[in-house]
Amino acid sequence: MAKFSKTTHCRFCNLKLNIFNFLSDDELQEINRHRYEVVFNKGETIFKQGGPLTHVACLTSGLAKVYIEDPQKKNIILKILRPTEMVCGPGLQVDFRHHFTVSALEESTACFIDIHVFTKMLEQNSQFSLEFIAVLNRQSIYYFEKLMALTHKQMHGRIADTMIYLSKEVYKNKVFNLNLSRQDIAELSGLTKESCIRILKEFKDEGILTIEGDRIEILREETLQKISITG
Amino acid sequence: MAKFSKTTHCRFCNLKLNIFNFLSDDELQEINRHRYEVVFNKGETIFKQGGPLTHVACLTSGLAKVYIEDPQKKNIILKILRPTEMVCGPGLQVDFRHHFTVSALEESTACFIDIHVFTKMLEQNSQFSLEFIAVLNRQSIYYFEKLMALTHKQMHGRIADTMIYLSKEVYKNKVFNLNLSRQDIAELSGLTKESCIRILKEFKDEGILTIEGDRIEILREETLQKISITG
DNA sequence: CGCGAGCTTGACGTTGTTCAACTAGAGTGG
DNA sequence: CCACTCTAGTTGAACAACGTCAAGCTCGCG
Repeated sequence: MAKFSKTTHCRFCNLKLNIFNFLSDDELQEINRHRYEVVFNKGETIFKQGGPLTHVACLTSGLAKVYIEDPQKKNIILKILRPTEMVCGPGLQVDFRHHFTVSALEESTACFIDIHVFTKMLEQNSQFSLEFIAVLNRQSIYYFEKLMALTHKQMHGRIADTMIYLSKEVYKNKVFNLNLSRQDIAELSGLTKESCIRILKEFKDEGILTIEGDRIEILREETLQKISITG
Repeated sequence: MAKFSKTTHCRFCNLKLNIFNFLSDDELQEINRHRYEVVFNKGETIFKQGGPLTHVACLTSGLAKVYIEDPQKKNIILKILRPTEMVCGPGLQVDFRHHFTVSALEESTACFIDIHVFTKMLEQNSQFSLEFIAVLNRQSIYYFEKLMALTHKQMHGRIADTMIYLSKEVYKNKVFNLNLSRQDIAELSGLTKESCIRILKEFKDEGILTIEGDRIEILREETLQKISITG
């Protein structure tokens, strides 16, 4: 991955999201003045559910999980955050609190932008604002799919979904070194750890994928796709 | 309910959403020129999942259900739409298609606003745009709750949720004449029709509510709340 | 009067969770 | 260097939750 220097100005940063390309040089200048970077260790919390929404964050390196916490410890991982993705809680303009927790899965760097400055940009730059609406809507569409998958598919389909998601969207490779625990995979799939392990073993026995420690390789992607569709 | 005349100008319409109060007289004038009303009969489709997103709709009378269609007929009802609520699909600024279906549960009137005019307002009026972002975010928060409820609560909790929702949010009364079928209640709760009926009967036998045909009365709301929380 | 749609009930089977026990590896301290 | 503990992963058996299937019911309507 490209090296990221702490002193890079937003204007020249090659890690920024597409959405920021709608901002003018002056606006980027202002964002740059009101941002700061933080390095998180594995397991550390970036945003905490229920906490105040004071900043928007952009992940510039590492990997993080975004999840909804449940009083009975039955969390749901909404998504895995990759570098150059932005997190902006749905509390924006509503109650200014976080409705999910974000925590680092490995050492990660995040760029924090003050929410007032971000909102100011939304107000003054309509193209930026429309693009932000697009980001929110894309998220909603994703949540719809998640909702359907978690409520109507059964175990095999949901694990297949998760494996496809990890391979295609997160690691962008058929072979990857997982930095999620079994519990994490279970929470991505809406299952218990035990059920998750059982299905993964079945997939392994059937030659759909290989698992050696943290290393997973997808062998028969079409089969996974089929399992995902049939539920 | 207040009578709604087809000729009422947006500027004087008392059924419009709060969000439209952020528009100037001139802007309302323009909206008014590019809107039209349609009356739908019970069961008719207002927006169709997969269809083109050409308009935003505001329900001015009646009741409608917003649901995600599933190839295997296992739909999920996201919400029940009441008068003076707006529906804007998440396809806006993304793929300009509908990602859910909206259909009338009784004779309903909807005001259709051209999407280009709506987008123009988002562009030129930043307060309107920020308020629209608030609307989208409130929806997301609601979807999060739905996701947690449907994946982690069990039958009793989910039916309790649905009853509380209908009473508090939809009919705004402890007594109401349901215009949803048992299938609809099941789809709101992520259950099958049969399971839904069984739980409702249990609630009836336990004196939590009464059901006579379409008429439901919530007798012990605190008990419902408790069941909702304990899952 | 008969038909069909929605509703209801019961019996049964499957799915997925729970619980408990066991294993392996990593870190800790004597 | 060897217990010791801790955590994550794994496995199996028992059980509860929920869906499926099939049958019968009710009520409105032609």
